[in-house]
Amino acid sequence: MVQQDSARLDRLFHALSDPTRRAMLRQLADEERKIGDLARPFAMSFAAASKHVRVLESAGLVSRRVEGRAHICRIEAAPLAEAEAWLSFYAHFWSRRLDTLEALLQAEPHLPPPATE
Amino acid sequence: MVQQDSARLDRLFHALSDPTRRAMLRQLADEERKIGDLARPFAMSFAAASKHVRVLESAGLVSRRVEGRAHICRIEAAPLAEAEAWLSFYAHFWSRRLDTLEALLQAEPHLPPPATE
DNA sequence: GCGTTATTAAACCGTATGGTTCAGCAGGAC
DNA sequence: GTCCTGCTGAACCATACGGTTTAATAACGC
Repeated sequence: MVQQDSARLDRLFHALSDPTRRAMLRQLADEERKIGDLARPFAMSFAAASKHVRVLESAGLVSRRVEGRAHICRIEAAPLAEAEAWLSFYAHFWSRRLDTLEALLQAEPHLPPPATE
Repeated sequence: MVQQDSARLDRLFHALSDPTRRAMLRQLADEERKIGDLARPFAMSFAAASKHVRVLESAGLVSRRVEGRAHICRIEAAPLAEAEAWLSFYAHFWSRRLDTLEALLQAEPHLPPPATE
């Protein structure tokens, strides 16, 4: 179970760790695209783009439907919720610090503002 | 600028894509740890664990302070906020779908429920 | 049929990754 | 000083990654 989750998170974060793949997701956020359309903006071969799509697919971030000879991709953002859930575990960690900072600032309003250089 | 952000996201997501490193962060969420303490739970050499810490460090997720011969690591969760900001761009994507589904269900309550096979 | 289009598959290449081992070095204990 | 501890660095290895090119497959236009 946990091991499965872990492997899914591996794939998910790995898929997101590449700028090309993030850009593809960005494209897919606008509308569904054929793989060829996804590939076009990037200075890389068709085959390379196709591989990227597969990585996104194996992470569950993209689903594909075949229409004739075209493979049409759609974003499946739900897995990102899993990533967000993971991150949220640590969220208190930075927000707590900000809270502390805020509390400090409110407690000592006489402090000079930080110099901006 | 954007390029810098992109490279930072690369490092960040890549750092998170390894289960060992995520487990290390989990440990550090409890309290600061020496690298040796971080390494102990894992069936790997000290050197390997040390490398993992460096990956976390280069992603900005961990900071280190040297005390005598011990290197003490602390979690720096702030970069995760950047990841969360990135994810949040796509957040409407899954929530919107749920909204749409809900709206559909409410608008047409006469529809038969989907068959469950 | 024939050619073009959209895509995958396979083989390859250079580099990065995650791991090892062994040597080295600095800090504390004695 | 000597010895252990905590850590890094360097060399190495197998595998994975991101890219290429070429070949193969399948669907559409004619």
